[in-house]
Amino acid sequence: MIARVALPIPRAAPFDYAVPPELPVEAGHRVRVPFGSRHLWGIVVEVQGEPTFPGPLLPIEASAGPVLSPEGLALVSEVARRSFVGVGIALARLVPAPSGARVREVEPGEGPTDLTTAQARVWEAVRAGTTDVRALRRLPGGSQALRELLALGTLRPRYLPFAYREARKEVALTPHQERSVEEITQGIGLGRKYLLVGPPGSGKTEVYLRAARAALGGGQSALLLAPEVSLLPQLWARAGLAAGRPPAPYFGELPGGERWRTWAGALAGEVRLAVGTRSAAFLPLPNLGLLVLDEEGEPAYKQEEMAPYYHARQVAEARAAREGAALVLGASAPSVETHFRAERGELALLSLPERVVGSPPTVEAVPRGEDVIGPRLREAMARHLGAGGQVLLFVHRLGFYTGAACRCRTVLRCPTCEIPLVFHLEDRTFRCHACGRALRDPRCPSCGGSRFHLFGVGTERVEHEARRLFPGAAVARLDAETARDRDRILAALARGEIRVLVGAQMVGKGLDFPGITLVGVVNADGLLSAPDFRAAERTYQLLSGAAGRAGRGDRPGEVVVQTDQPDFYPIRCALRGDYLGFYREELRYREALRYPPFARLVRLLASGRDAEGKAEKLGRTLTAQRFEVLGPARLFPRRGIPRAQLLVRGDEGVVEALAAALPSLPPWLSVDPDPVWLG
DNA sequence: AGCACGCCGACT
DNA sequence: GTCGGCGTGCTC
Repeated sequence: MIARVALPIPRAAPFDYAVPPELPVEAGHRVRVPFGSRHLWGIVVEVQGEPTFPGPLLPIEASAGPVLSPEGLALVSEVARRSFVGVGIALARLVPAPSGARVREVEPGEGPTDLTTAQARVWEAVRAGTTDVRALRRLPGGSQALRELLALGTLRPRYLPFAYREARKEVALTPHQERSVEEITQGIGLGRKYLLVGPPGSGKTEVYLRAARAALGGGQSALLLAPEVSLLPQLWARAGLAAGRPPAPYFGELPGGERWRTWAGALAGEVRLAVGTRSAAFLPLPNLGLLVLDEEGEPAYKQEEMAPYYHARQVAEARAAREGAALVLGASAPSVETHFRAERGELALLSLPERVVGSPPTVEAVPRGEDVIGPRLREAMARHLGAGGQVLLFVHRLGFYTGAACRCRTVLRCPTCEIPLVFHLEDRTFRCHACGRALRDPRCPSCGGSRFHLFGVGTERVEHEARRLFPGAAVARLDAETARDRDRILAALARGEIRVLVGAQMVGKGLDFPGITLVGVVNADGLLSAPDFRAAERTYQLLSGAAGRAGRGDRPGEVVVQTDQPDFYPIRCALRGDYLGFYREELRYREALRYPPFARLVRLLASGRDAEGKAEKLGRTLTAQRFEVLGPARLFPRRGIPRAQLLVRGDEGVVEALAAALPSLPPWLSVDPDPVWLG
């Protein structure tokens, strides 16, 4: 017998090895093989009688047993093929490896029984709030006691990098929720697809949970996906309450050992309910009954940084079709592509029109003017703070001033990344948000000048303004810079100690704080300026998401949007909560300019020395083969490496046609069949 | 991806 | 004269 083994090297085709008679090897097993002068771990994709390799075969050295089901193997192969990357590399990047599960944090588990003195000391420390394993080890006898308590189950390793507990009583469903649950439940086992649309606070999560419970009750498993790690704790806690036991978490940032644990648990049929981010779309859950993607339009579902490029939505669809699971795509503002497909009947459209949490906020557009926080927003803040409410200010950029220009009109840029530098008041530096470089006293590269005109509004500046205008109010900022303190900030917000929260992207969705009565969007126009055909869609999604944060308690909410384009359709429709109005206008624009869903765009990314020249040449070759080629466009260098991009436009078959035209990619080229960011 | 082999610049 | 640059080529 011979085994075809996919190895983590760029070549697409697997390598043939002899299977030693005493080694039980099957497709989906991880094996170690000799390769040139070294040894590699790879995954067996096929076991057969005859080799395709003519030369003598070397034997497989060792096996780590199964790591993937045959369906999983087929799924990953398909993803690899579509994104022009070798199966071996795709497998290596998508399938976790067992590694020493280094526990970093612990949480209380089952109640303690008879504890030794040292064990009791550790237990008390955990109960007092010490979760960091390093601190616990420093206690007298701590290291050993900790190990024992983990073995006893008195302490558990903490899966999620945050603690979140939420008690929620069983709620009655609205008729719309009831109907949605019923429909979805009927689709379990039939591979049916649904688009569940409902404004923020309309109870979509409750629908997912009931459907998941139905799947579990029928002996099947369920997978719930959220676009970001920050949204998982709530989902995890609520799903745990609904299912009666904690779901297994799975996301890229989870330590390798924990990731493997969930994966192996799923493979062994023990894990039947999981929550995670996009990489969890590949979790080999047994007898999958339900797949849910909450906020399906979020770009974070797209893996775009590194091959294999995949969209969790598409992976989920492929699995639903293959494994017969029901697929639920949930959204308050669906992506134009998905809604288009639902209109054409490819997905069943379910809607939850009414809000079950709080009541719809009043929404107002006000001119942006000169001030960061204009008079109307300021007045509204005073009113809400005076009435005991909390305020969320939404800003989409980090830093204090987001740009700096010399007298000679040169914009200050990062010398390696070329993106404009952002001024931070905290340490008075100009920082590059791509590479983190911080300059204290920059000089203009073209004239040597050292005085700059600073412009643009970032989170720090809004925080500063809010403090200046409302000296009595406690103001906090939650953005990528303060994300480490996220738990602390949100806890203080929940206790009402923070009255004004200035937040970037990350606060725009999912937060459920009844005390927030006013949401201010500081600069809605800035969202629209992205050089991307999806800028309007993103603007609509962010605005409607931000608006959804207001008035989730009993007090009525208010939303104030600072904009100079209140009549431009993404803003006008978002203010009214009119998704269909937005969708129709956006669809007209997409059709007129032949953008998705009316065409497919494939991104060809050249990087390295003379990226632009190579892209140019490739473009000419493809044009000669009758491909419609846009570009090349020069992109910002990544880690100092120059990059250029070509777009190829075509219909559904264009990916296959490109695959035929580019049977093997040169190392400087990568292909994304369905890019989400085109900037 | 590594690691080898293979031809042209600045140094002990 | 060598040490070493990284350009092609191969690994079952």
